[in-house]
Amino acid sequence: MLEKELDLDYFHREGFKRYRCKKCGAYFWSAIPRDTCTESPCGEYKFIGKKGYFRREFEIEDMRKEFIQFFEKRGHKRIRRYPVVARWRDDVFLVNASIYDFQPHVTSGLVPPPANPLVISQPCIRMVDVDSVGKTGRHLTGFEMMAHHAFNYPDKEVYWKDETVAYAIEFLESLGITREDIVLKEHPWFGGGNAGASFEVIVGGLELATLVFMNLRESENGDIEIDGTKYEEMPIKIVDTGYGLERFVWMSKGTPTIYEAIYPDIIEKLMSLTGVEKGEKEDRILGLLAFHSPKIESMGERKFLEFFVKETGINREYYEEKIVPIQKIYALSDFSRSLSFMLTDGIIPSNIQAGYLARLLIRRSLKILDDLKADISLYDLVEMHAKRFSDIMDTSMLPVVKEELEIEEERYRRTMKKGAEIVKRMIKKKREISVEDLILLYDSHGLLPDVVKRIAEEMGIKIDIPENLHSLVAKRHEKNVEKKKKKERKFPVEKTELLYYNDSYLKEFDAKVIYSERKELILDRTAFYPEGGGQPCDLGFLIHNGKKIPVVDVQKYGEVVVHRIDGEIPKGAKIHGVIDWERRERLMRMHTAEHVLLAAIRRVLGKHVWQHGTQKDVYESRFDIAHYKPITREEIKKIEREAMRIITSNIDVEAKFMSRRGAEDKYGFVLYEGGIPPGKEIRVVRIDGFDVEACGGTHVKKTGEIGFLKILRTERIQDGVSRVIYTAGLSALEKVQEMEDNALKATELASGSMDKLPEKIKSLIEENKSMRKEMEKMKEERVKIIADELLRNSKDGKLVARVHMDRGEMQKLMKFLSEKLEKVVLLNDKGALMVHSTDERAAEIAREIAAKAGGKAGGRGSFAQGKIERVEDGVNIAKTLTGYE
RNA sequence: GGGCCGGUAGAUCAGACCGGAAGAUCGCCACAUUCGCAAUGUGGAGGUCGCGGGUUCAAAUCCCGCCCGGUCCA
Repeated sequence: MLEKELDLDYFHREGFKRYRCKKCGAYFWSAIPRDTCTESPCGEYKFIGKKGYFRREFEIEDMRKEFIQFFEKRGHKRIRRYPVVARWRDDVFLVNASIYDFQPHVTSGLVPPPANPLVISQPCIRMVDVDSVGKTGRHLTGFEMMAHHAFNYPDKEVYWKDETVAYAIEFLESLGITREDIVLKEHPWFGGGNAGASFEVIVGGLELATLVFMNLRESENGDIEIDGTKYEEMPIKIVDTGYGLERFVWMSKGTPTIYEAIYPDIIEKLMSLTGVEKGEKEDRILGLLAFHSPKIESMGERKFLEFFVKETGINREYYEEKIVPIQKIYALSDFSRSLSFMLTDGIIPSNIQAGYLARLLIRRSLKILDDLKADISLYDLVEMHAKRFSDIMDTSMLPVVKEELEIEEERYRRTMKKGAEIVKRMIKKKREISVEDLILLYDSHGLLPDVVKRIAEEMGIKIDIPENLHSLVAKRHEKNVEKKKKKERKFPVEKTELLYYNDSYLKEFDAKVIYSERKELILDRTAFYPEGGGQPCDLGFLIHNGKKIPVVDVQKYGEVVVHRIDGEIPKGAKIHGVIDWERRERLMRMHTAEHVLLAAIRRVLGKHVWQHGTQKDVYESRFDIAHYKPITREEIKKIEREAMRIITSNIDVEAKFMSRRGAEDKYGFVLYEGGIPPGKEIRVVRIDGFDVEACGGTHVKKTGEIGFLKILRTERIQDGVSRVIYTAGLSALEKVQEMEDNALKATELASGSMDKLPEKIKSLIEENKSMRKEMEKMKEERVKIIADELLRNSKDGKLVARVHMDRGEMQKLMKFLSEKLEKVVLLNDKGALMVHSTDERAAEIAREIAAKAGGKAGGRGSFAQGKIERVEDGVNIAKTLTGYE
């Protein structure tokens, strides 16, 4: 497939020929004859220690500018970078590549791109490489993908393969790279439901860029098969390129690893703080490590290290002592940069979704800081990155980031401390730590195996950490991966005209029934709002032939609205619809109130707050937000005041349909706070100056109509997610009245005044407590008196007695008696049985009594209890058994 | 969204597997010792065993549901 696809006129014109790598077998194009594709491991990194490839050294900022300007000059429009958290997508958390910015709607053809062709430098986060960072010399969790994209439509072709390759070569040459050094390796590309042919652009052994020609999409009936999946051709052909910004910088400097090329300042700072030093010898080893590192994948880390030490003849201890700390510094400088992107883009560290990935990086970073004993906070590092890249990062977020990191560090310390105690207890108890224990400690308590090992060694216990521990952990998570799929239903009608969008105050309407089956009705037009966007559906009734038929549920499937009715109306009938206006009005106020609430919350808590989910209801609604700490009472009051300010300002609430492109360009991704609607056109609801959201709900015309907004309570539903329960309009008034009623009732009951109610209740509770204690004492007194009396009846240390008290008191009584007597049997009127016997045969005696008097009993040692049916018999049996009387 | 671990005195935890009278240590209070403090000794207070249901003669313990905290993974 590739041979035909990638045999370009450009190559023939420019003197490139196709060769096959004798090592890996891949086909590639080169201007000079070659045996191998040159890509590591088929070739080596020839640029390390050399600066000859580029005409000069580039810093990240220079390189980015160079790339963007190159393509701007060639007719590409420059696009601002997207956030690293993919707010516009619900299938992924983080942006992995520049093309993510345009999936799914631009790549599917639904929405036009922001420009065509375009150029961008998109920061990306790739967590898959997290374990390799620092060790291989070239892996990163955070990087910028410089890219130019062209979207070719059937009626409008921009450019395709020849031009893309020509641009690549021209750009490389503009940097001083000679044509003879460039290799274009053929490569089938697939991912994210798309596929196509691609070239990897290799210079000096390193892949600098990938040029993807995306023209296929996954399809069950597709006629092209790649790697077992069937694909079909798309109407759109997309040029998807990715130039690794950091790799270009690396090559321009020829440093042993990528890290010191891209953040020399941070690395220098960390080295001076920790006293870690690096000379020529270390540079040589790091270079060798980068060269051999592709083998890690096939060998596993432990084996690779053995191989590496043997191959290079270096001392293992020297490696641990000198090289490993350098690797840690590298990793830390990368993690902190990824964090600066993630946190300033508004990801809140938590245990869910993207927040968890941020926490993972934070914890790894903190651990390295501990290992290195570096006297610098993680925040300081993050701030250094953010300030250096202030042109593409939102430094106004830094105060929030600082607080988040402080909270996270505190949390990390707590986990470690608690974990250490668990490990110590475990060792004390079992004198060993098994592999299962290691998995448990990591999976349930967040303790990395080497942390456990360190603690255990301090206590003189040796532990073997199996290399496949991570896969064992993964195994525990394997089972039960079931995906819920939303039911899609199809109806034999096209669409329903949605009257509530034209006029959200429409209470009654006329319509025709165009579908009617099993109490499900579709009308040609409707004012009934179907359930959606966290807003419950409207209720009401349809009048047909003078009869009122209740509407009990309204759902939307695709473009049609289905009414479930309690009655029968035939297809073709003309009806008059009437909405339960009281309900709808409350819901409308509640919905607009929600937008006001979000605006107020963002003003009070900060712009990092992101909506996490909502559910409106008639009387009480809930609103979940991502926030890094619990909301305080003071903040609630502030939010309420702010919300009331927006309400009383009586601002227009505007709702209109816009093109997705236009709306995104104008308002940004805050639009998607409430979820990501499908389609080319989206409905934008705007409270001027306060809130803009893509929203399909019904809203009031002016904020003043909400009247009143009250937060009822807040909950922490998850780490990093708070739930605000609120109410609005008449429902709010009713709630407040209800609260007042309760307060009044309580005041009346406590017979005091309302403002002194808390004190009154406090004193009542204290009184109650002391009375309970008093009663306990009295009970004890009574038991003592009875005990004395009973003791007088005992014979030879034996006693059988029927008492009139409950189990609790009987136990107390028994406690007294058992100190003085050998054998005691107590029975109460309900048949509760208690036996004491100093010869440890209490259970036997109790069971025998129970067996003969109809009941069950048991116990251990000198005490047993049970229940019998015939109390009188029980007393007699006990007397015989114990020899009392 | 899912898996796992946990919730017992003010704090840290034992008891749970295997149901049978709610414990330890620290802290707190009082007294003794001391010029006073610290330290020590003696005594004491402090618990609806997260909540609700079930099984059982009997539940902190077993079962089910919920709430809260922690942690790992997508």
